[in-house]
Amino acid sequence: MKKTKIQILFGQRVRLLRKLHGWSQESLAARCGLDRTYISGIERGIRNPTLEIVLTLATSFEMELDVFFDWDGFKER
Amino acid sequence: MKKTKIQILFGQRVRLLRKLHGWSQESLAARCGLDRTYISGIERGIRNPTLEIVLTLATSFEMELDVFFDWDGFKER
DNA sequence: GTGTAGACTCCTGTCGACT
DNA sequence: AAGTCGACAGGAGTCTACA
Repeated sequence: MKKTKIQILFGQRVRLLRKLHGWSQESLAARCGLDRTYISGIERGIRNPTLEIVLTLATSFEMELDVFFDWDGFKER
Repeated sequence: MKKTKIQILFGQRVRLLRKLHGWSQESLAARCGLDRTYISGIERGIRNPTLEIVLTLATSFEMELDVFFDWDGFKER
């Protein structure tokens, strides 16, 4: 599987936020209505989620998309 | 084709930014390395682009993702 | 310059199972 | 709890063509 930079960063962002909430991948998946193995793939950077999925995840963290993407990792060159 | 709210808003955002730059769909597609008909579908809200595509488009407008999503349309309930 | 349709490849997203 | 695999349906993204 191909890991692009944005996928890796996105995965790190999801994992960080998930841990901040103290949730397991399973409970996050349940909240989002997504599959646990898919969350796993996202956090490992091997998945390229669609806009719908990105919104679903951000919403589950109760964040607007601009806040979700306002993170240092996304701004490195 | 299914139009979700986020797809419609995303399409409006792309169209707005494209016109602000004075570009045609064709020239935007060329800048992004995407297909013109695909840009058309995105602007009409019938496409659900992946994270990679979202980044590609934001980058073509020389915007970070958080700035791209910092738009009133995305914050309506 | 844009909208739309059809056809195509490849990947997204789901699910079960084992580690 | 999390990683990984295999299999699958449906959809993402490309391309040609016409209005």
